[in-house]
Amino acid sequence: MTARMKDIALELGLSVVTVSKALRAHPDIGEATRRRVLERVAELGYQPNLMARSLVTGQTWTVGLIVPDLLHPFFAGIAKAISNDIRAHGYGLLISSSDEEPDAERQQIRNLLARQVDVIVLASTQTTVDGLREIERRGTPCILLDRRFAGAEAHFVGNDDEAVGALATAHLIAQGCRRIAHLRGPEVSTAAGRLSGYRQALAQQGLAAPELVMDLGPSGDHRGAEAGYAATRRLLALSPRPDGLFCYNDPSALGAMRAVLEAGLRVPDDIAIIGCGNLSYADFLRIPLSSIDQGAEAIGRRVAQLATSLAGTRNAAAPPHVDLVPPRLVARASTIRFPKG
Amino acid sequence: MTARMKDIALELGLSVVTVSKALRAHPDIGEATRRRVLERVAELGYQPNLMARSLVTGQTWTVGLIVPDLLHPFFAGIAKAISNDIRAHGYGLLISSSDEEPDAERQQIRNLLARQVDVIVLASTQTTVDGLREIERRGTPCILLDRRFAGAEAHFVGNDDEAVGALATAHLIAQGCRRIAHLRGPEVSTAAGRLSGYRQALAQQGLAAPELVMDLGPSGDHRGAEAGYAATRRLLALSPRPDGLFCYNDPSALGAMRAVLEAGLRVPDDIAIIGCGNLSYADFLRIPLSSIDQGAEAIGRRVAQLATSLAGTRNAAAPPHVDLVPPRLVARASTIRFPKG
DNA sequence: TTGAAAGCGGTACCAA
DNA sequence: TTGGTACCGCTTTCAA
Repeated sequence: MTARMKDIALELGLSVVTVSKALRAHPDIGEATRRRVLERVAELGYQPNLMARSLVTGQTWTVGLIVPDLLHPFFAGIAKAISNDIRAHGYGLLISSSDEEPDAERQQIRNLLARQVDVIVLASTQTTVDGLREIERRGTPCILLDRRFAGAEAHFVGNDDEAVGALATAHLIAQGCRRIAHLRGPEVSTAAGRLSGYRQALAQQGLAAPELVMDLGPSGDHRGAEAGYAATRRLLALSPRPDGLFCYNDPSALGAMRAVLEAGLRVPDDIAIIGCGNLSYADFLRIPLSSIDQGAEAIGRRVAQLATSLAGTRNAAAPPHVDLVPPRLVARASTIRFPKG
Repeated sequence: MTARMKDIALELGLSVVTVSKALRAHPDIGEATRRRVLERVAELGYQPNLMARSLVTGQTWTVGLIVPDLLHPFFAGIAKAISNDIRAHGYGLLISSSDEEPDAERQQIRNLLARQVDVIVLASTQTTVDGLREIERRGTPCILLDRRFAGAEAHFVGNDDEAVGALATAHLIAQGCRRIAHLRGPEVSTAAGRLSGYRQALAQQGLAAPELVMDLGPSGDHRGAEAGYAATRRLLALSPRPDGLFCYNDPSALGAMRAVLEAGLRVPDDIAIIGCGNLSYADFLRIPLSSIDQGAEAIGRRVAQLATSLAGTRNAAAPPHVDLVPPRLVARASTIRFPKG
């Protein structure tokens, strides 16, 4: 059926070993022999069976990636960047979407391990670090992505979420907001970090107002807009009402904006709104949405770099590499109260 | 290091073969023996090395997917659906993004073949069918996704693009448009199909106007908004100007909308605009954008089903399975000229 | 019902 | 520089 090394070796009157070495540019093969081999290989379009190679070398040249939602632009962007960058080093990417379900995630981890991936990159939906036991026991290097675990000594690449919260909040303060509310996200490290950054920025200016933190509930990004809408209606019922709003993510910010406009208030004059994620079409919205760009591509690139450097390693107790990609403010009409000029 | 079958067999005083059979619920293993094996396996958290298994069985339980852009919501949605559905059958998904570059795509095809994937799912960027030769020669089943090749006898899952074009155009006609323009996409089958559907719908009503077809250029989705903006400015210079506009995709429709509004015209009253793709936040735009929903999830599910059914097959000359997912009109403010009631 | 032997398609080691 | 042999971890075949 498909040609194997044995066939090529037979044709050329060589041994399998020689062909194998020639293919991998092994130094101790004669120039003439190598030429002959390479030529025949090219003619046949022969490619070595990577499964067989992996079985003996123990390396599969495959990175496993698990994200909560592949359709989410943040994770899709990361996946794309990882895929592109690791391919240049010969690695492939095995992807799965956990749908925010811890059990599904654990099962997928097991599957990736059974497939002998060289590294696992995980944006975890778990609440505890237990799900990582299996990976650790196996000695497979693991990179935590976007979401961290308190006290877990693992490699991490993601945003500095405190910086995200502080950046957004400081921007609102600079725009003259004094009662700044926050729609906080679900129980993952990103939400906690952003909340903490928000609090710090407020505290620094003596503007803290604990009653202005509203919980979006467990909806995450799925029904983010609805959750943002509902939470914002609750906020608008307060008196005095907030004049600035930092939302956990962009979908919730869109919901918030709808609630504010429906209430007959103006954005940003009455309430300035900023989200997080910098969704692609933010410029084309009714009111262009200010947002914090998380730098998905940069995160992906750094994951790729770390992954390829870790790939050979096994159980090597390298000190955890923590890579915090700085967030970037993208100010648009939804927060700009004092147009320049 | 990691436990192997041999270790378990030794511990239990059995042979490797017995353990292997017990694990796969082979009928000729005694109940007691199977219990013992399964118990020990559970204790150890043992998982068979899938590489080794694949090497002998010839099946890798892996589907390879190549898309032009993983960040594009259409492809991300498809990838997510495929991943979820095939996982239920024990398959994994190896993904790569070709970045619309035919050479990169060909290289990725070779890589997937070297990795012995059971099926290849390909949204091709190639203009000719030559790039598929390699796959065919190998006997690996291949499913074309979204983009077809004229005269290629391959499995295909995607939209009925003529229906897409006809649906959008008929909608504009129903809204009272009489001079309907089209921003046509790059040289792939989807653009050709949509153009053809557009023409048919117009011809049926005697509304054909060849001068109203503008080319977006090779930009595809990347710089779609800019291309849509530029093409629409050219359209607006015509006289009489168009009163309806069907755009190849949503980004170009957003660019078009900007151009129309900047020219001081109203949407939809002066010009109704419809796109294709039904991007997530279409409801939150300045003017909510009408669009054709392509049913990415449905496409993904059907690909998954076909892929798993094809996975065992090799070179089986099954008649090509062509699965056209019907598009769905999502009418919003950008085209609705006669509000009901 | 169980297991010894052979082999999947390669690579590593060492002798020729 | 070349190649024989063993082996990676598992499944298949067939005899016990």
